[in-house]
Formats: sequence, C-alpha cells, structure tokens
Amino acid sequence: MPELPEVETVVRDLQKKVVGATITDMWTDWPKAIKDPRSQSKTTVSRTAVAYAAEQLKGKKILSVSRRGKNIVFTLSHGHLLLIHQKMTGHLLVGQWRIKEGRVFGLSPKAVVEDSYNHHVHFILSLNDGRQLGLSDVRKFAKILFGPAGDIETLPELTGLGPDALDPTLTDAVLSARLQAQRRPIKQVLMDPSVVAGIGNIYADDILWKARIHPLVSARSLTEGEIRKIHQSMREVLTLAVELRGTSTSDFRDTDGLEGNYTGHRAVYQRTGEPCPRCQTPIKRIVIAGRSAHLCPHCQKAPRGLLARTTSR
DNA sequence: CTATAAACCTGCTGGC
DNA sequence: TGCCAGCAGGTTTATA
Repeated sequence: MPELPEVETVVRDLQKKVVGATITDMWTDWPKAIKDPRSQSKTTVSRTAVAYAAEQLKGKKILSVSRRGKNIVFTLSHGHLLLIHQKMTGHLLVGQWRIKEGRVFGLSPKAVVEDSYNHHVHFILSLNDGRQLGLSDVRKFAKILFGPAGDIETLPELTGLGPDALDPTLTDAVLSARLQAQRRPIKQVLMDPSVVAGIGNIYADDILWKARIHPLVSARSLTEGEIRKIHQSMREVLTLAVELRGTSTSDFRDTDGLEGNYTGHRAVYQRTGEPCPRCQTPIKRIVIAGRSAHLCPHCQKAPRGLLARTTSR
C-alpha cells in the first residue's frame, strides 16, 4: 500500500516523465472513481463528473506534479488540478495499453506487460507523445478529483490534512502539540492523516520500533524526549524509504511497474516471529483498533498496566 | 474529544 | 477438490 515514500517515488518519477506533456484523451471503465469536487455529497457520484473530466482534461498541459500526504496533485494548464489518491492497491504507471473487449492489456514497459494487475487498469490519460498514464487498482478504492484549482484546494481531502511527515518546517514543538492533544495509542495517532500526513501501517511500525516506543502508549503520555525521538525516527525511516523507492511487501509498484527496495530493510513490519534486528527477540504482532501492529517486545516496553493484546498470524 | 461501524472493492484464506 | 463466508485495508462519513 502506498504511503509517503511510495507516493513520493511515484511523484518524482512523474516529474521526470510527464511534466510538459499535454493530455490528449481520457478513458475509464470505472466512472465511480472520479468524484465531482462541486458535489456536496461524498457518496453520490455526479453523472456529469466523468463527462466533464473527459472533456476538460483534453488539451490540458501538465505543468507540475506534487505530493500532499498520500495525494498526488497534478497542476494543469488553465488553472485546473487533478488529484489522485491511490489508497491501498492503486498504481500509477507510465506505459502503453491496448483495450480489447473491455479488458486492458499492457504493451509497455516490460514490467507492466508482465504484471497480473494489468487487467485492473481502470483509468488512462493519453499524452501527446504517445505514452499513457494508467491507474490500475485491484480493490477500486482509489479516488480521482478534477476541477478548477479553487474547487480542489478547498476540499477536505486537502484542507483536512495535518503537516506532512517530512515537512522541513515541522518542528518538534508543533508535532508535540499535535500528538499530545490525542489520548489514543500513538500508533493510531501517527496513522491519522489529520494529525500528520503520509504515514501508514508499514512506516508507523518501523518508526516506533526505531524510537523504541510501544505502539499502544497513549500519545498524550509521551514525554518531550520521546516525541523528539519519534520525530527523528520518522525523518530517518521515511527518508531512507524514499531513497530506496518504497516498500513492496504488498503490491506497490513504481511508474515502471518495478518494486521498491525498502522491503528488505524493514525492521518489524510484517516480520512476525523473525528476530528483532537490534536484540534478536522474536517480533510480535498485536492488533490496535482493528489494524495489525508489529513490535519488538524487548525494545518497546508496554505501557504500565497494559495487557498486551496478542493474536497469531 | 473518543470509539465504533459502515461503506467502498475484490483477491485470497479458512472452514467444511 | 470446490464452494462460500469472511477478511484486509486507507479514508471518510455517520452515529453514539
């Protein structure tokens, strides 16, 4: 699942590959993915959103690509923005596809052609140089928003985001204030995009392992020193993961369809039973708010009076 | 503020 | 071997 490092990897690829190109066509077999930013309702799909996007995207030039939390923002000509959130299984790929009897087949690049997820490409933008930008998504959780910049910028998807986890202007003091306003377990708080944007299950686990903080500790009870440690670990883990082009424990792929290299550098995420890289104690898996969490029971001491909830798997 | 559940989806797992 | 129920998982929305 794409988190900050995976989205950043995709954004950097796109900056090299598609900035300057002009969109010549849009195709989709999944109109529900495209939300109308002018519609108040989050659940109702505007019938006009797809037609509007298909018509308005044509002829727009891609001026820049940036990241806000886990959102990918394309700044287009004529004052328009295209926002894509890959959610869990979304992939943004640059290549070429052929559509035959409703099924999508990859023509290039090689990794895309060989990818079984190819058939799950549901949205394609054709570019004036012959290449295409495709969004594949097995689970169909991804969201696409398109419209005038003013409409997109004011959406809760962007205005509701907390500071980016790698924002260089994010200070210990600001992070501290945000975390300590929450009573929930620190792991849950780190994954809340309205508190800090960009962190999901993979990096929350590795960040807390590095900071030696137990994921069930209440955010409010953290000391300033512990928060500084979390902040530092956050920067180090996310920066390394960006350098290594993300994690592919699940199905993340970059815009060429290639896997990320942080997978082999994970400390605890999805390493239940394997030795802790620091002390060799077997990694434990617990469940927090319905989500799996991985930790070293020796390095990360459970908060006092807490019965660690454990499950297998 | 907090917790919980439902919704969005479909590939995969587990039970029988 | 096959079928089907149930689950995962980021985020929003609703409800209490």
